Amino acid sequence: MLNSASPIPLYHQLAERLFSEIRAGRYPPGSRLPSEHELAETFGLGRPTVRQATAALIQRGLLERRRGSGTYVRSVPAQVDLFSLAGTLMSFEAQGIALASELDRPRTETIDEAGHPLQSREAVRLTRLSRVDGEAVLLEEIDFDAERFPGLARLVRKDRALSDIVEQHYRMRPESADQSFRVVTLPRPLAKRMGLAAGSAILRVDRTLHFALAPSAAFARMYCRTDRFAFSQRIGASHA
Amino acid sequence: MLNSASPIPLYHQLAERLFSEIRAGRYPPGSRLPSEHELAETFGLGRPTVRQATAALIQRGLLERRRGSGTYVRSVPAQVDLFSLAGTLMSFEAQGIALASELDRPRTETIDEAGHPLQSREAVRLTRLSRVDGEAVLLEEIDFDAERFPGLARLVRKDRALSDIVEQHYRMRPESADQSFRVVTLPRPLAKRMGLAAGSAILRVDRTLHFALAPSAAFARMYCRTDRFAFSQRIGASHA
DNA sequence: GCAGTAAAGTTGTCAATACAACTTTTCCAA
DNA sequence: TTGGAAAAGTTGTATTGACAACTTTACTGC
Repeated sequence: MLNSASPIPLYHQLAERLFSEIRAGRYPPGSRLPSEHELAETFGLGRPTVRQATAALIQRGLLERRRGSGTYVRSVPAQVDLFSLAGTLMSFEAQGIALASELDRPRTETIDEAGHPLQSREAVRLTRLSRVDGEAVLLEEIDFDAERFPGLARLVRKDRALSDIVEQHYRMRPESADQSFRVVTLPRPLAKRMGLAAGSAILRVDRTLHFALAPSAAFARMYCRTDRFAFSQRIGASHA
Repeated sequence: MLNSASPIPLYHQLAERLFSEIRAGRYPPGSRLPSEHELAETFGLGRPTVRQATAALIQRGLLERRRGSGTYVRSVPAQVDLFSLAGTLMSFEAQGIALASELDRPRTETIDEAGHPLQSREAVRLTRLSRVDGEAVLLEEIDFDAERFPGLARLVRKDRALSDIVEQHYRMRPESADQSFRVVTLPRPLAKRMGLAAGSAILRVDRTLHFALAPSAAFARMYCRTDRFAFSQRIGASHA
């Protein structure tokens, strides 16, 4: 069940296993996990290793420890950490939510929009609509500086994280981002696309991404339905 | 130097000590800390305890570990005030414009709200309404665990930052927070208070504050008008 | 039946140790 | 002088053991 010869640490293997068991409903929300001692016994591990595993899931907001009582599956609805620069697919994956995305064919065009960081530059525009259980929850329009990301249009795949492509193909990682939050009424064509009534209020997040040698090289506009999921963010006391 | 008889855990004492030494400049940004073995020796602790201490500071973004090399001080970013939305989100238009705030008299009550981290506990509730140019743009309800912050109700002043009170009187600092964003229709009494039509769509940010030895000890619910002021923030890449 | 107490169970903290994996330094040989 | 290998140093992972602090359960005496 756990492979101690694997290069993947045991605590990580255990965390993944517990995660999938929680997702599978073996430990429903609010229920208590087996005690640390018991888990250690079951998997042939030491208690510190078990604690390291559960600590990772606590960090992800899935578990909660109560001293003297036990370790419990949190019953609060999933918080998708969408606003922390971790990547859209990743943040849903971390909560065990199956995301079905459709990606429009990338278009290359010259940006002509006031306030856009790529104003009057060539950009590759990706539009991605993501659904959970068939219901549209997120529409993203992402513009990449065409000069900084040559050939991007041919690289994108429906189920490949954009952050992966940027990381592996261009060797670039966003270092920071500016983002702003606004409640807007959804433009008619987008409302139709998302299957919402025209004029629905929705959360729009505009994010400008900064890379090491290329500040403001990408811009993302995200329309988020917040009635279905709580989109969240983890912030530290000290921040960039 | 470290007191093992104290109810405060040794790892926390060490973390605080390292934190103040870093802040005092003993370990400047980019410099290497003494090795874990060395720290353990110096303070008469085991290495796991030392690691627990540095782990807390890594969590806070102050340190960084490099395998095989050492533990290093990160160039420390600016501190943000997690107690107010203005401390973490800044308005483009309102930058440089004074926010006029009015603070209600604190009330102590038992929380009975699903999903609230202080559920069924006693809490001190502060309500703060902020205006720009006489127009209400932000309504904040901040709940503190009454047990963790005894006497808080008598300490709050309009012109004194909550972070100062908590820091100086309770010796606590929020280490991190997570917050979720939702578009909601404003409850009638609050709509009236903010001078908006009942049923207006507004951005609601729910933030849970985490302290070193008291996770989720405070909760803030913030209602933001984003029609006239776009709330924006700068975020850094996560240092996981 | 009930309250109070004891016992058992569970997480929190900490020590000491060991080996693995990686980085940096040192040193030797070409 | 330089390249490469060895050695030393450092963090990563993991075990075992122990006690403290807290919660829940069980039991006992009334």
